Amino acid sequence: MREQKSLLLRQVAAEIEIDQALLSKIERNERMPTKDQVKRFAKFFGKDENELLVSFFSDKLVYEVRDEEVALKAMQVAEKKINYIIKNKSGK
Amino acid sequence: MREQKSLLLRQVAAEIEIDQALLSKIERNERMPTKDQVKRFAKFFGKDENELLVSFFSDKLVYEVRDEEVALKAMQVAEKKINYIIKNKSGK
DNA sequence: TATTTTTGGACATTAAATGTCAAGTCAAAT
DNA sequence: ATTTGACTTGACATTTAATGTCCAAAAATA
Repeated sequence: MREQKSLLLRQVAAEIEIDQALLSKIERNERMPTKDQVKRFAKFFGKDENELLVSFFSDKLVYEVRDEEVALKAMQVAEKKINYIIKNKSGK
Repeated sequence: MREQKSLLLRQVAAEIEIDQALLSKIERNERMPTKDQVKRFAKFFGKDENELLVSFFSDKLVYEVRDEEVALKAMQVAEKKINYIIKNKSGK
């Protein structure tokens, strides 16, 4: 998104209010941004916030089980659990 | 599983080699066990290790996005990503 | 080659999780 | 009623992992 608009790390980093080295790392997946930073990226680049948040959280989820044998199975079960929670909303 | 076998916290805790207060908390979902502890539980109670690990990791995954609006969507996307990774195995 | 941009790596800081201890509650037994 | 044993609670310590910073090195550009 940054290169699309031909912006410098320096410029974006200033807007988002993070260190430019950190931004560089985030871009190359060496660091994860915080949820808050993702929101600021969305706003700054005029992207849909929820869309970026889905990317962000799905990455986090993958990361959590990335090298587990049971990764896929766990993910499927987790999805069922989420569905269950949503269905009986008001639950913790 | 512990009550099934009428064992005391004290006894199981000793076997698994964790503090009995910690075991009490794990049983009531106040603390998450570590992956290693889950393995020891499986062994001690004669349960299938992978089965318990799936429970464990799926709980962790749910926990990660538990109160996010985009939880379900993120989970679905994460599942796709995992599938993709598995398909092109050997890749990180 | 000089200047600017980006990256790499060590370190600092912060945050979150696990683990421990001692005191507290509760039930059963005497 | 008091004691005993099992379990729970809460405050705190410890550990682990993540984010954030600084500065020097590398890469790109003028």
